[in-house]
Amino acid sequence: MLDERTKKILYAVIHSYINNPEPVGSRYVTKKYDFGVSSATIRNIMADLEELGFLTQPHTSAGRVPTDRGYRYFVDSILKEGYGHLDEDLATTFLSRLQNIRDDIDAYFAEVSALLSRMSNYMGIAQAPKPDVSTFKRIELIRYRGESIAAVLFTNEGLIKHRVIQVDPLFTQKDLNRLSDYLNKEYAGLSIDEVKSLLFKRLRFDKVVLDRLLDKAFKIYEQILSFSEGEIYMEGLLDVLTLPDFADISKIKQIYKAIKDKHIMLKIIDSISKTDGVQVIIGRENEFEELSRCSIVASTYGHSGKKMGVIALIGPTRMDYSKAISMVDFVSNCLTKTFSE
Amino acid sequence: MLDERTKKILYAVIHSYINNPEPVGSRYVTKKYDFGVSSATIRNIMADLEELGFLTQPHTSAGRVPTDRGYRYFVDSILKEGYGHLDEDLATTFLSRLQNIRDDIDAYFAEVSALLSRMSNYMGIAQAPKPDVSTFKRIELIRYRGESIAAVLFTNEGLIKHRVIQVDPLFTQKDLNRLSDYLNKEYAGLSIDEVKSLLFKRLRFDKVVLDRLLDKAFKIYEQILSFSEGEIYMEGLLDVLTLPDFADISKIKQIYKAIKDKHIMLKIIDSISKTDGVQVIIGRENEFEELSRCSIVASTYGHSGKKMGVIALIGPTRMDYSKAISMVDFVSNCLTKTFSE
DNA sequence: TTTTAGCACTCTCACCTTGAGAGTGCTAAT
DNA sequence: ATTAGCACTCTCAAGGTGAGAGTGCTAAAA
Repeated sequence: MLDERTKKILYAVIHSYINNPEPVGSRYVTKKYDFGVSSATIRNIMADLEELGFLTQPHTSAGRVPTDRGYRYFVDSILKEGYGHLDEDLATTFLSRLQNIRDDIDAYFAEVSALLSRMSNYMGIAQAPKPDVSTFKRIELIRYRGESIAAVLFTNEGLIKHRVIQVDPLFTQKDLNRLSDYLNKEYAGLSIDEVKSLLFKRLRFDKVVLDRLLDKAFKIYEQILSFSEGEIYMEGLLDVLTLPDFADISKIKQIYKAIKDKHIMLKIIDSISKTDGVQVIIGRENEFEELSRCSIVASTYGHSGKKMGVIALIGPTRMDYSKAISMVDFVSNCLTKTFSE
Repeated sequence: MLDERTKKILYAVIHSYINNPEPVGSRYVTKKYDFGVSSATIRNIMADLEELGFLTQPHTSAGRVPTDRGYRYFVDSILKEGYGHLDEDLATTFLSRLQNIRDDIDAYFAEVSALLSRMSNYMGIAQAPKPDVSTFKRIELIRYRGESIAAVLFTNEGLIKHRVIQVDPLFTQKDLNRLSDYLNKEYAGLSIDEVKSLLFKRLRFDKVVLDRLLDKAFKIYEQILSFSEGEIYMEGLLDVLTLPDFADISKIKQIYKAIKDKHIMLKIIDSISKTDGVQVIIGRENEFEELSRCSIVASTYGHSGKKMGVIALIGPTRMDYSKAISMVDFVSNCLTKTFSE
């Protein structure tokens, strides 16, 4: 749709703007990128690109700046024509930093997000495996004071989740042991989703096992097994916030608010987890006005079609997409491998 | 040391500046606060206050602004002459919002920090009870994959802590059960500090109980029982950051960095927990340059001389100290009561 | 001795003007 | 299709100006 030279010029403008967030002028392009034509020609082509919506001018007689649409065209070409592997050094650092904490999921994903951030200078986000697609290992139920018990859930992936649940004060520790033993013996090895759906079907017929506890068992099991999303770890907000792209306070405030808003983050992550592979959401392509000046490069990870979680980078629309995409792709593959054992 | 009228004028300037962060002029004081003297007199007294280091001028011929020392004088008088109770409405809101989550420590302290912040519009900080002064209830040890086990620690206060520990792969679940049974039976009800010191003394003599496990038991127990500080919950950073006091980005960045720095926060909290009662740290009185424009109103909570944790408000030095002090005092008393059962 | 009126002085801030610099669009020539 | 040339536009930093706010000092009044 765009002829080769026009494309090249678009990419040159984007390249320049990514490295240095100042409007790019025709003379600059002529000098820095060797197209073998004069600035006047470049000028005409840039005018064409503006007409097509790929570039825009902040004001008459400033240089040009890529639009969301411009970035989109660029990113699509990266995604279609393939992108390079992540820098060897970065890849090695990444792997070595994670070697020793494989078994502590909290530490592991905190580190993944920190590494994503540090390696890219954007904000790194890593979602721990979603509990409901994880594999049930066992639960422990422990009587606490008065009406509450503590439930601790373990999964094969290494997730450990505890929560406090209100129960009938007449439940004894023995009762609780029966509840947990039943689950631990009969359901270990299934995904938590499967446990849930099977459990509530079977309980009716297994009445004998739990007899008088049955009614209350329903409630307790339900609470223990209901988890919404995997824990989300973020790192590097400050790096993004202090970029020149967000130089004024109102913008900083806006973005900070959106990022801290669990609701918004969950919605974004949820929409990402609907699709496989690396995804790029540029500027206003996402539904939240507050993040209209940000781009998100994200991917799910997980084995054999079972999406376990999401990792992402958030930066300004003026992002080094090529590097970000390679990085997200690499990290997502690592996680997938790691959690397929 | 200051005569009554001079004091009143100092307080008037502080009062005005707290409500509106603009240098306070003599004419303004004359008009808004009725001292029955002319602006010239006020002017002279303000000049005296400046000489004494309680006020300062941003530049010749601007009004005056309180110095850290001015605030200190003001705060000391509040602390000495007593301060009012927290606003009835706020107190009721506070108590009612916490009623239903008493049993879930995480949720509880997250809510405490959120309430502190929302009620004051400053940053609220709440530290959950320190594990080492909490009362040991029980542990569970669970074999995980390969060389790691999960340890879950429960305290009477409602703390639940889990961690993953590397152990000799030859340890069976039965071995682990013996380790946990021993602890659960012999040490329940003691503080974790006591458990630690007793345990390592006694283990030598109780050899029989753990026999061949002894060596490794040492290591495992040590890891399970070693916790540094209580979890710290913070809320409302944005409220503080968007105050006019920190209007430029470099200040925002500085403060953000300091607040997010676990190291700094721990050091501050640690120094607070050395003293009883409400403490106020004003501006440069704290050791961190980054927080030199902030004040901290803090208190420990806990029963009978055993300090369990710290709560605090962080705001600009231009803080409503009176309100902040009442609030921190109130909340600290609530927590103390709650955790004395 | 304390307080006050009056006034000269200082400093900031918002507003304006101005000129340099960067970049464009258009036109006519190549 | 490309280019040189030029008029035009817009921003931005620098310098100048005057209103406004507030002070310090002095001399007189209480």
